[in-house]
Amino acid sequence: METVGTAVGALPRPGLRERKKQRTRDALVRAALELIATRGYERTTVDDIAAAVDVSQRTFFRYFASKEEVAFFVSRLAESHVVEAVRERPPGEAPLEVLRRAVLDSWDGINEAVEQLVPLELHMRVYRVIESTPALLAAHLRRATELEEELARIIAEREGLDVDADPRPRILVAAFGGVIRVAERRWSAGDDFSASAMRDLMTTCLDHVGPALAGNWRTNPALNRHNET
Amino acid sequence: METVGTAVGALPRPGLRERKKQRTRDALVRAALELIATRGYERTTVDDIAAAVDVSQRTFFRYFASKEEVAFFVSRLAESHVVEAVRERPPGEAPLEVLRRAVLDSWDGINEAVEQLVPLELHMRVYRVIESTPALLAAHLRRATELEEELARIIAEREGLDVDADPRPRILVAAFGGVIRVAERRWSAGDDFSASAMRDLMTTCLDHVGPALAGNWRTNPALNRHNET
DNA sequence: GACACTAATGTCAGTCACTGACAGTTGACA
DNA sequence: TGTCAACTGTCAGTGACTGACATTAGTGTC
Repeated sequence: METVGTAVGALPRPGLRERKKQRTRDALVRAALELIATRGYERTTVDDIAAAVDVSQRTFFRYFASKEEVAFFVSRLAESHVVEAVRERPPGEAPLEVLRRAVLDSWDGINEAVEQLVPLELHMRVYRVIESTPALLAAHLRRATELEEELARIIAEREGLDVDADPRPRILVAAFGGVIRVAERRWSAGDDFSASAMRDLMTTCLDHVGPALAGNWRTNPALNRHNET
Repeated sequence: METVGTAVGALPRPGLRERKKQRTRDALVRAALELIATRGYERTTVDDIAAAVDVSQRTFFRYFASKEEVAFFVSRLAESHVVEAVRERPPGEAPLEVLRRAVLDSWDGINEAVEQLVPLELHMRVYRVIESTPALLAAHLRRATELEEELARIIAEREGLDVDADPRPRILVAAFGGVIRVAERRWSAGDDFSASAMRDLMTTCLDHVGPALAGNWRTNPALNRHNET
C-alpha cells in the first residue's frame, strides 16, 4: 500500500519545504520571545523580529496573524495539554475535582513540553511581560475565557447537561479560571519561578475558594481542612 | 450671597470653555456609540467619529486615549457606582454578601445614571458589539480585572487583611467576577434587555456558585433554596 | 473694550500593525 | 528537465496613534 518515493503517510518525513517552514516558524518564535522578554512588547516591532530571522515583515504575518499571536505561542501549547487532561479524566469524578486534577496532574508534562520548544526561563520572562503589558494582558484574558468556554462544554458533556441551559458548567469554570489567574499572578510576582512553586500556589489557592466564598472570614480565619472527596 | 456674572463657587457654572469641552466630549461619546452599535467596531474609524462631530481626528485623541476608551465610557460610569456601593456597605457584613448586595442594590441607580448619558437601549447594543468583537472583549476583560483588583483591596481593608499576603480577597473577587461575567453573557445573548432581567440573572448565577463548586452535581441537581440573609 | 495669557484645536508629518496585489523564487513531482 | 504550486519579497495603502508647531478662542486684567 505504501509507495516509497512519495509521501503517502503523514509521518515518515515532512519534506524539505515543510521542514523549512517549521524552522522558520521556530526561529520566529524564539527571536520574538527573546526580543519581547528583553526589550518589552511595545519596544519590539514586527520588523525587528523579521529582521532577526532575516525574512520580510510580510512573511512574519504569513506565519502569525498578529504580533500578539507569537507572544502566546507557548501558552497555546500549555492550554492544549490542559484540555487534553480534562478530557481524559475518569467519568463520575466531581466537576471541580476534574479541573483541579487535570491541571495539577498534567503540570509536569506541560512544563516538559514547553522546555522542548524554548527554555522555561525564557517563557517565564515573557509571562511577566504579558502580565505587565496592558495589550497583552487583555489578549491573555480573552484567550483564557475562550479556554474556559471549551472546558465548560466538556464538563457539561460529562455531566450530560446543556451548556446554554444550565449555568453551572460556565459558573464553575469561571470561578475556577479566576482562581487560577490569581495563582498565576502570585507566581509571576514572586521570585520562585519553578514549576513546583506554581503547582503549590495553585493548590493553595484552590483550597481557599470554598472558605473565601463562605460566610464570615473572622469566624474561620485560617484554612483547617484541605481534602474532601 | 451669589454673584451673577462671575463663577465664584466651583459648582454654579463651569465657564464657557469647560461647557464647550463637556459638549464636545458628550457628542463624541454619543456619535461613537451610535456608529459602533450600527456598523460595528472595526468598521467604525476614528475619522468617522471625529467627522460626525466635526472635529479633527487629533482632537478625538485629546479626549480619549484610544478608540477603545470611548466604547467603554458607559461601563466606566457603571463601575464607579459599584465601587462606591461596595465602599458603603456596613462593616461586619460577610465579604461575598458585600459584593452581592453592592451590585444588586445599586443596580437600579446605575441604570438611571447611564440613561442620563445615553439611551439604555444604545448601551445594550454597544455591549453586544463588545461581547462579539475580540479586541473589545479583550479590553473588557482587562478592565474587569482592574476593577476586581480595586474591589479586592477594599474587601481586604474591611477585613483588616493584607491583599498581597492573604489570597482570599483576590480569590473571592475573581470567583465573583467570573460569575458576574457569566451573567452578563447570558444577558446579552438573550432577548430581554431590561435592567431587571439582568438583576435576576445575576441573582440566579450567584445562587449557583456554591452548588457548582460543591462535590457531585448529580446528588444535588437542582437549586432549592434561594434567599438567605 | 483692547491686551496679554493660556487652553483647545487644526494641520502635518511620521511610526507601526496589518493587508491586498503582483512578481520572483524554489521545492515537489511527473 | 520542465511544469505546477507553494513560499517569499516588494510595494502601496489603510487605520490607529503621537509629536511638533501654528492658529484660534475663552479668561482675567487694566
